Amino acid sequence: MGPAMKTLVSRCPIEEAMQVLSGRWPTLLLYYLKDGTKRFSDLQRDNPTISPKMLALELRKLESAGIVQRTEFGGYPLRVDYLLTPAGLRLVPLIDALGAWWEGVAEPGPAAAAGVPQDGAPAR
Amino acid sequence: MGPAMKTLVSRCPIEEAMQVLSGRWPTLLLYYLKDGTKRFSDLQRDNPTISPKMLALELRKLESAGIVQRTEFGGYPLRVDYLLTPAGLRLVPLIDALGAWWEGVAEPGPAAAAGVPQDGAPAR
DNA sequence: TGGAAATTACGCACCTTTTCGTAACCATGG
DNA sequence: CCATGGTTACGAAAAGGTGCGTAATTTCCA
Repeated sequence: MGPAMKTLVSRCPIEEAMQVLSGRWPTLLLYYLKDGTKRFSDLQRDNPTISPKMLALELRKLESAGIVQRTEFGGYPLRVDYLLTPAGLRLVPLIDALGAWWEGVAEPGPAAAAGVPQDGAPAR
Repeated sequence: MGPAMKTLVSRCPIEEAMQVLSGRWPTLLLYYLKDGTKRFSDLQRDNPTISPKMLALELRKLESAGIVQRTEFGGYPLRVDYLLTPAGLRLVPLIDALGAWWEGVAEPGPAAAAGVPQDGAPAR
C-alpha cells in the first residue's frame, strides 16, 4: 500500500478516491460487507489478521467517506452495526472489475477470453 | 494513503491489484501515460511534486506488474520511453470509473433514502 | 445468593516497521 | 556546463501491532 496519502497533490477525483481505498483493508472490508450488515466482531472473525485498532480506524475512514454506515445501539454490551451505503454498494462492482482485470493482466490480450463468470473470492 | 502492502493476507486478486495501485502515484502516472509514450523527464514535468526516486520506484513497480512498458534506447544522453501495455490500457477505464464514482458519492442515490436507524432488526 | 468472569466495541500509550521526501551524486557526449 | 535518467544515503513521518483499560449488563458456578 500504500504511501502516505494524508495530503493530495491534485484536485483529481481519482486521487481522492484512492486516498480512501488505498491499502489492504478498505477493499477487503468492502468484500465482507457486500453480504449485508456486519458487526465489529463479525469483521474481526472474517479477517483474523486485522487488529482491532486498524479495524476501528478503517471503518471510521470508510464511514466518513460515505461508504459505510455505522449504527450504534445503546446498552451493554455496546452493539454497533456496519453496512454499506448506496455509494458503497455502487463501488462494489468497480472493485470486482479491478479484481477481474488483475486476473487477466498476465494474459496476452483482448483475444482469447472464455471466462467463467465468477466472484472475486478471497480465499481466507 | 494506504497502508504498507508489502505482504498479502489473502489470495484475493483484489488485494493483489490494490497492492500495485495503492498510493498516490500509480493512478496519477496512469493518467499521464494515457496520452501515449512519455519519457522520464516528461513525467517529472507533468507532476512536479514527485521526486525522481519515487518516480523511478513507481515506474519499476508498474513495469513489473505488467502495466507499463519501459523501452531503453542507447546513446547519450540516455533515452527511455514509457508507455502503457495492453493491460495498462484496459485498466484506464476502470480507474476513470472510480473517479466518476467518487464524484457521485455525496449524491443521494437512485432511490430515496428515508429512515432513522432503529432497533428491531438483528443482523443474522 | 454472592462474587467472579465474560461480553462488545473500541480508545490510548508505546514501540517497531515501512514508506517516502530531500539532497547530493554519477556517467556521458555535445 | 548542460541535459538525461537515474542511484544512494539519510532522516522524518506515517502506518501499524501489542497490551491495557473501560462501561454496564448478563451469565456462570459453587
